[in-house]
Formats: sequence, C-alpha cells, structure tokens
Amino acid sequence: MKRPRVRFAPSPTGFLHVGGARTALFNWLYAKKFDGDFLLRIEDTDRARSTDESTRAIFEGLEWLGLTWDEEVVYQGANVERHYADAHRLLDSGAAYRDFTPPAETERLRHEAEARGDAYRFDRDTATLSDAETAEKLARHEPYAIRFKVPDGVTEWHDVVHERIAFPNRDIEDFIILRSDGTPVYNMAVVSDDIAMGITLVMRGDDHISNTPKQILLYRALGAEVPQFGHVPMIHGADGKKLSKRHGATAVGDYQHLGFLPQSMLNFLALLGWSPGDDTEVMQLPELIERFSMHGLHAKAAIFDTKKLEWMNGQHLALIPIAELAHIVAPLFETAGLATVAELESRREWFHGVLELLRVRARLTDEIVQLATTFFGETVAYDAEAIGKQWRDAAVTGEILQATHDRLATLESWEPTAMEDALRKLAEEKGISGGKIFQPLRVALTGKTVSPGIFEVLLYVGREHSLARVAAAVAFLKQDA
RNA sequence: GGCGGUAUCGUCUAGGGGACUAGGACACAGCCCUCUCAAGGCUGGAACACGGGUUCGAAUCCCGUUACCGCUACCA
Repeated sequence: MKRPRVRFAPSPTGFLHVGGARTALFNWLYAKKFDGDFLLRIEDTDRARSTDESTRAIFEGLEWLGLTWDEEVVYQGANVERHYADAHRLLDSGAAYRDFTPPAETERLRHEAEARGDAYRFDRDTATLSDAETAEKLARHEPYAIRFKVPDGVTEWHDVVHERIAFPNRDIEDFIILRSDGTPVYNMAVVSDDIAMGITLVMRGDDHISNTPKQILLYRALGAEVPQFGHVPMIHGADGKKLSKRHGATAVGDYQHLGFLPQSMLNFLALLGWSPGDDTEVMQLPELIERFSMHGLHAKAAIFDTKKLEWMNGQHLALIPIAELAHIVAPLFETAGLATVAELESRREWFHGVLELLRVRARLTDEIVQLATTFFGETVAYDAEAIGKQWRDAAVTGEILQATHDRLATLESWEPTAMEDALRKLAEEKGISGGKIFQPLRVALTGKTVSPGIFEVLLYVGREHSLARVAAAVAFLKQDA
C-alpha cells in the first residue's frame, strides 16, 4: 500500500475561510489517521488576485489551528514550465489540439447561444484545421490556445463521500488547458501538480465536482494514475447560501480575534460534515484523529451555527489546562490595560485562581478579560441598575455594609469558609437572610448584580482592597442618604 | 437553460430493512441546585420534503416530482 499523500490547495486571494479550514482539517486528519503526508500548495497562478498578504494569512490561520504541513510549501506559480510542458505533451500525443479562434470570437458565440437560451459548447469542428492551414498560422505566429480533446464515453469515479458520480463526456466541452499567452489553466495546473506531488487522494470542496471529470481525463491522457477523490460539502450561512462576507465572520482569523480557542474551532468544524457515529461532541485533537473515518463524512451542506460554536468554546474553556489558558489570555489582559504579562506571571497562583473562577462563566476569552476587571483597579463603578436593585434603602444598606465591613475586618484568616461563617452569623443576629448581606456586598465589591461567588470575590480582590471597597460603598451611601 | 449534487427537529447530527413511541447536542421554555451569574442536573415542545414502487416489514433500497445548492470562462 502506497503511503497516503493529501494536500490542501487554497488560492491566496483572501483570508483562510472557515470552509477552507475545514477542508484542510479533513485532509490533515486523514493524513494523521492513516500515517500519510499532509501537503500545502498555494495556487497563485491568478497573479492579479493573489497577494502575499493572503498567503501569510493562510499560513497564520493554519498554524493557529495547529494544522501543520509535512513538506515545504509548493507554489503553483513556480511550476508553470511543467504545466506548459504537460499541455504540449498532450498536444503532441494528439490528446489536445490548437485552437486559433480569437477569444473575442468564442465569447461572441457563447453570448449568442445564451441569448437564444441554448447551452453553449465549444464546437471542435470549427477549430479543426488542415495541416497546411495550421502550418501557415504557425508561420505567421498567430496565437493559439490548447484545447483538450474530450473523448466519447462516460467519465465516472467512486467518490469517497458521494459514492459513484458519473458525467457523460458529451456534456463536457473541449476545455482549454493552455491559454494563448502560454499560461496554464487551473485544471491543467492542478493535475500536473497533483501528479508531481504524488497525491493519492484529492479531498476538496463540493464546488469542484464538475472539474473532476476533466481532471480524470487529463490524468489518463497524461498516462498517470488517477487518484481517489472526495468532495466534502460546502458550509452555508444561516440563510442556506454559501457562507460569505455578508454572513459576518468567515475567516478563521476573525474567530481567533473574537476570542475563540483553536481547539473549539477545530472541534466545531470537524462536526460540520463529519460525525464520529455516536453522540460524542466535545473532542480534543488526538481523539479527533483517533475517531476520524471517511465513513463519517457527509454529503450534505451544513449551516454554520455561531451559537453552537460559542457553546463549544465554553466547553473547551472549561477543559483547557489552566496554564495554557493563562498563556493565551495574559496578553489580552495587557492590551486591555489591566496588568502586564509580567505582572500576571509574578502573581501566577492568584491569576490562575481568577481564571478558574471566570472560565466557567465565559464563552469567549474576551469575556474572561471583561469579567476580570472586577479583580483589578482601586475604584468600583456602580451600575445604576445594581444600585436600584440592591441599594434601594441607602440608610439600611449603609448600616448593613458597615456591619459587614467590621465583621470581615475582625477575621483572622482571609479565607472563604471563615468569611461565610462570620457573615451568616451576622445575618442570623440581625434576623435577615444571607442574601440581604451578600447582594449589597456584591454591589460594593463589583458594582454589579452578578459576579462569581461572593466569597471567592472577596478572596481574589484581597483583604485590603475588599475592605476599602466596602468602606467606599458606605461612604457613597451616606452621601446619598 | 444544460449538467452535477443534496434532502431526518429552527440548526449540527444518530440511523446502513425489523431494536423507531425516530436518539443526542445547540438554541428556546420550565423546574432543581443556589448569595447573584454561570456551569451542572431534570423536564418540555420540535423532524424522516412529496408521490410511487420493492418487501411480510422502509427514515433506511429503487424511480419520479419538488425544493435548495454548486458548476456552466483563454477565474481559481
């Protein structure tokens, strides 16, 4: 059995699209699972649209996801000489022919047919010239394109995800493989490169299904072994249309910056169009490799559901080792102006404790940063809503907070169970419920009605700052009353 | 228009002729837990596109219809 070789071949005309990322993922999983190679080829033959920036974005996106490639990146543009040679090989063997028809003329015919409502197909006969005519045009250096001579018959293959697909050859026109300026056309370049790279399975998007019969014909005419093909479905937006910019974020980089973890993205993408066959949903990369099979691949287009992605991210946020999370999130704290990475590192235990508190309450890493503001800074801004809800009676609340402050101040150890014992006892003495103490206290400490457990907040805000915040709240209420 | 592909809850899916009263997850609603919020647990509503076959028996196999998607370039 030959070593499996698969590739991901994006054109660098934009950022790494989530659909592309998923295609890359399936190829990558296949390579890992079946002990093969995962290669990357940049299809940059469309020089007008290709940019270095896009190429970089593709690398970055793939690297962020951890989908690393096994050999040096192949740039299609570097192989045009081989593409050219292969096209001429087909010309020489009679599998292709010269087409001297000016592009404008072909275009005119096409428009005419369309206007009549007919299906246009290039007419081989009009381009067929006698040897003498050809020699004459050649002598005059008239430009020509090379067209592939599509043979009679039916071209079919066993698609890894769709089973059998067949195209009657009469529905395939004699397509151009080399433009009149000598540059190769997509299908020629792809086949030439896939042969040269020794690709054994071409796994790509559904939108390439109609290219496949042309490519199979090319493999055969070139005398090359035809690889396996697998066409994975498209990813659609909520409206059922191909996912595009107007659906919002479509680049994997967008999701990175929105606060998603790469493992969530991978897990979510894997489940769009593939299923392990049972109810398992949350999986890490090793498990994905372990469970990956072609059998679980789907033929149906899937709609990208951001809500489920968010849930998935919440799951992975809860699972990721805390040190790893800290590493990802610390720079975000720095850009938010909360603390520098170095400061956080110097209070490692405390920082990890804070993250432990917040990770379960957040779905995005950005949310963790937002929620964490409570644990930084000297002053607290009180939400109007929080005041209205928990501090209605300024006099009574001020008194309770003062008592709370005093009781906490007497504590020997700044430790949750001791705090809870003390404050529950206080509530009992006053004949009120615990909530009557905890809720106003929460507003005093955080300015908000919601937060992690009040004793954890006290612990991580710290004794000094907590007492100061409560005192400040008492003062605020006094002035208010 | 031609060609190709697809069709299970709103969404992602399980399902490979009998185990289907069609299972799970997201979302939604309610309840429990509880100092609030999450997380978690429980409960609920919600689907086999339609029509024909094949078969003792069909969500599962076949055909047709419909709908949706893709391709239809000297773009990739």
